[in-house]
Amino acid sequence: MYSSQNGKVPVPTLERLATYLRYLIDLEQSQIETISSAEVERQTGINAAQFRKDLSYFGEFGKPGVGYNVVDLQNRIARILKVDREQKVILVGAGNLGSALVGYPGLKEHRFNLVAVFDNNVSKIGRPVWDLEIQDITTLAEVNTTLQARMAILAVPANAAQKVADMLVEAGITTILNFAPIILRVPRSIYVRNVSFLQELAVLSYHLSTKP
Amino acid sequence: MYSSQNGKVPVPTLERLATYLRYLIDLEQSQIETISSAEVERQTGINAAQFRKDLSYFGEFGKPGVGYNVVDLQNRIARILKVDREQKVILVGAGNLGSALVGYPGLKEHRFNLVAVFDNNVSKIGRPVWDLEIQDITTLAEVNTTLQARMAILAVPANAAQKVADMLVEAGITTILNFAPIILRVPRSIYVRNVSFLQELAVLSYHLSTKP
DNA sequence: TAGATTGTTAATCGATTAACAATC
DNA sequence: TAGATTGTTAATCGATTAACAATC
Repeated sequence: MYSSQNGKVPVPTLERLATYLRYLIDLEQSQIETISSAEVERQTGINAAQFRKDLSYFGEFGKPGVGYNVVDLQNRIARILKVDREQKVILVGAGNLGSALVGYPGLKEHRFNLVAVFDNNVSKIGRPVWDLEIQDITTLAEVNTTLQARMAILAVPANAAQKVADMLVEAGITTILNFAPIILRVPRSIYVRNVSFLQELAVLSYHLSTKP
Repeated sequence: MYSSQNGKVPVPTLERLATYLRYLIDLEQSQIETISSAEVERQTGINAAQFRKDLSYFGEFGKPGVGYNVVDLQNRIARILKVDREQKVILVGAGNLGSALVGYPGLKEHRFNLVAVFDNNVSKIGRPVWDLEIQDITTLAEVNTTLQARMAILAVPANAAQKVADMLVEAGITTILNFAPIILRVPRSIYVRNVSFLQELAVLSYHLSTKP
């Protein structure tokens, strides 16, 4: 019902859905009940036709002549993105970046539940990170037999990332957010998204004007 | 010489250039002198024609029948992305994420020089973050008169982000890497890239199979 | 020279946007 | 009803990939 007919939803559409969701939460808090696609364009900069097209992959959401009910649309987008229910997430790599991510304020509000943190550094194992205790990476598969998490955040150095990715797949993880600057080799059934801080900075750097 | 004729380089091309650069650095360390586009495809998964097309925006880089010289290509891509020279970067927001970014290991190797950290929290001002001291955000414009940084990383909460963005523009910053989950309103001449951890997780979450 | 591989053109694919009939 | 705005089709735009002449 909430999934597209043919399964071919463009990734940019999914990214924008997350943006709409955040925006709708703001609107709800502002006590606004209804919005039009034109208003969305005005406030987010995303083309109104784009907005309507994005939603059309998943059904009908608005009333012609009226617009969209804020709360209803919010709930339905949350359902599409599966953020209407708790999702268990595990983190591998308790370095600076990993530790910062555990404490990311929006996580809980978006129903992402960080249930375990792993590292291979013996001196770190057993130490606390926020409300969790760092566990030995070698126990990953075993621990996840109980936890049954499907999402993982990979925040280890590049030279360890592939090995850890293999372990994640072995442990039943099906989606990976990869912060290591390498291209992971995983089975086709595993969904990976890459986040590269340095790549972002490089694109930024390119856009610096050469003339001082 | 190293810029494209018409200035219309696709952003995906720039992102891939950063990937090629990283890969070339690895190749150099492996003492490999020459590569072909076919080999790039085999190792990175990026289509060989794509690789050649990406480079074609900036000139000719290879020898037909031979391939590309690893060190030469590396140097030229670095020049294109302007990561062949030191780039000063300032950070606003010394929270968990911001502090983690300051310590990001690849920064220095990629010639990104973090020269100042700002925050508005009085209890944080004056405290050290790695080798820097957190400065008062209200002194941003003044401090940057001397520093002359053009790149900024914005890692403050959503509700403060727009105000800080205005201050960054005022202080002469021209490119911004925005970690706050809002769409910044800035003059057209300012280049902004958004990184959204929660958006990434939401796209991941969508791809979880519904069937258990 | 023969084989390999580039740079580039043309074909394909996919995403964005404009336009408008349907409808609240 | 008249005005507003949706959902969707068709047009446009842009990026990816295949094909191949040029050339080392």
